[in-house]
Amino acid sequence: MTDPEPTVGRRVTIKDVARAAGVGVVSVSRALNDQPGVSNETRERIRETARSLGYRPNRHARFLKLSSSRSIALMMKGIDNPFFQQMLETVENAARERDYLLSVIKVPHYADEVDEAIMLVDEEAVAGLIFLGGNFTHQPGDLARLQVPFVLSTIGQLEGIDPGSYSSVAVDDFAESRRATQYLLGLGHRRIALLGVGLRDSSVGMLRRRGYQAALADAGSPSDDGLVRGLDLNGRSPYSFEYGYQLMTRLLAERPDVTGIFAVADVIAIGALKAALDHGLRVPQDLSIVGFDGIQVGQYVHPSLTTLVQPALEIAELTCQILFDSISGAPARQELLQGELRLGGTAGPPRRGDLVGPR
Amino acid sequence: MTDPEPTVGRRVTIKDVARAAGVGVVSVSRALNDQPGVSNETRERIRETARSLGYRPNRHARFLKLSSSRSIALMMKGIDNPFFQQMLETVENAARERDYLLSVIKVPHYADEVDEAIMLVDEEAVAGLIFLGGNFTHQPGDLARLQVPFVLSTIGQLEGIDPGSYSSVAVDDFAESRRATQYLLGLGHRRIALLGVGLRDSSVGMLRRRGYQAALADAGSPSDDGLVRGLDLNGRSPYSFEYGYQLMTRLLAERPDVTGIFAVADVIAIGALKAALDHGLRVPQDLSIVGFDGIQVGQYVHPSLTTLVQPALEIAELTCQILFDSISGAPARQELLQGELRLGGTAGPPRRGDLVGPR
DNA sequence: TTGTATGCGTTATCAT
DNA sequence: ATGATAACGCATACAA
Repeated sequence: MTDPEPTVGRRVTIKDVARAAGVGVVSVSRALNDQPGVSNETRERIRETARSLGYRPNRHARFLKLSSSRSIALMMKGIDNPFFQQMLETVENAARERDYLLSVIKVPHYADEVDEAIMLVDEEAVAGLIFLGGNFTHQPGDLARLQVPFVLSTIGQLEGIDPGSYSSVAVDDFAESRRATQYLLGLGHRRIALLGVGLRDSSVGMLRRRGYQAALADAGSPSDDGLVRGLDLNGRSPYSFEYGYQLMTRLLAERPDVTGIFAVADVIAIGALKAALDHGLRVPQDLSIVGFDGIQVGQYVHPSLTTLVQPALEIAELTCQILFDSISGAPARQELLQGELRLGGTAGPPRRGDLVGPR
Repeated sequence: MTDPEPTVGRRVTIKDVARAAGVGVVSVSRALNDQPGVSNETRERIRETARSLGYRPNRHARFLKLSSSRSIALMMKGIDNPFFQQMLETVENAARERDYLLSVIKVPHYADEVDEAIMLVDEEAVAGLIFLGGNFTHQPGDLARLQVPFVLSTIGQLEGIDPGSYSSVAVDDFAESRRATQYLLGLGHRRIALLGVGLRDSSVGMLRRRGYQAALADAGSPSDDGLVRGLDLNGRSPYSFEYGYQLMTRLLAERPDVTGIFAVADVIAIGALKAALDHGLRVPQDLSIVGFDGIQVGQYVHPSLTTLVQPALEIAELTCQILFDSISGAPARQELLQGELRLGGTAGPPRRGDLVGPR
């Protein structure tokens, strides 16, 4: 039982372990990576030696050697959105469990995630890719350039693209948005604004807008373009408290008749809630707000945020599952998961006057 | 003007560039890394070739080669605390600007950051280390094992340790906590609780507790151990909304006479605010709350959080500056920065009855 | 079962 | 100014 050597000048490498254990480096590699080809006895001895020497394999050497075969990358768009941060950990664990190396790439909200992915693939080989967040408006040709299996996470169906050519895991953005909007309609609201999506948005934003519009149409309520609010973000992140605050402030100035808000992200909803309260409105008596995502802080504002919760961890786990299946040769698949409406305190019936009053 | 080659099977390496430009690999390396030893003419030609080939240096190969000389590591404790997340980006940029590689290590709140750092140093050589967040209760011997320059960030003076042996950047936790508490005292509060620190905490927590106690002593107000609330976190993160909520809930049950709260972190303050509001209290009329940190979401709860803002970006930048200076051989130094009390809406005078009423 | 030799892509040393 | 070559630390085809 020798003590672990205190860190002296040089770091202990696989060669040192091999020398100390009286074996070749390859046996050490095998013993430590659970590969066959080493007797149990030597395996144990090598492990003991490695432990006592305080050996830790060099991450970058492994990466360099293994990148193309045992590493994946996570393209993360919207790092500032707490909703995605909780998913990161799940992906990290999934990769670790399977002994894959993970590269996390933060994609700025103004950048093109596929371009970034292509750059990454040029830079280091990866066995697979995850696109987390962002809008996705790409042509089949772009995607084909990736050359490796990939999964879109929290991004659902791509219109007009061969379903055999991509995998995805998401909630049904159309259906869930319709549900959120229907909830407000059911409470009696008629003048419901959509916050965080413009009239010309595509991809996820478009799906949520359509869900919102479909709910209004179902209820025989006229679609009112003045209540659809998004874009004109000058370099700002589309998912931030500040953005929600500003959208709401402007909306209240221009359309004080609004009684219900459906925000396409909780951060936007929370910013909007603050703006409404600052404006002197009572929530939910004067104004109802429903969010989308289900981030933790939504339960710590007051009133608690009513929101459509996405099963973030489930999405992240299924994403990884599908990616690793794809790497093993499984065909592409698209999965839609169920969201869940979490009742908080930000939504209630509109004031009586609003129910019957004139436009 | 040839188009960039579409990503075909193999990735383009430095050798490909060298071959295409008709030079040796070393010239390519020099040209692309702004190293001397290449004529301007060939440098430009190489760059053009690299661009047209879509060459991107392999990160892991660079890491493997450069780690000991041009890479640093960030030991991040409390990844879930938004306060630290904003600082991460600053460190990333600082490293990139100086062309250093950065390894980010997430240290679980229950783990020992120095142990983790030693493991890291065993695993890959680094030229320097940053410890961000966490409490720091280590013996000189532990620190000496690191063998590389390091800077404690948001961790101030270490008691009983030679100031020549470590660098640090932080606010004066003692003084700023006293200031925050004094603010509550100045409003007329006398029964002020400290949330998030126990009586036996050390390091940063201890400094903040002492600042709180000093303010009370200055005001001739008796220190009341029943109002100092921390610890007993069963595996939970010490910096979370939930923790603040639970601390506050229990406090209200046991000490309903409290009128002021000083929480040692904004996340705790926000959890406490929610608990108070859920409990039916009005803030600030029935209860005043002051936080510490200055995270963004504090401005989006209602009322806005009154808090002692730490200059996070400044701390992060100075931390990097000192680290790189240390790597270049500069001596250790400790820096204390000024905090700033941001007035929100969560703190006001106590109810009149509380001012004069019996204990 | 075990070891030798080679390559991953880069930068640094030492020649020329 | 330029290039051949040797590391960096690991994993693996191939040989024994």
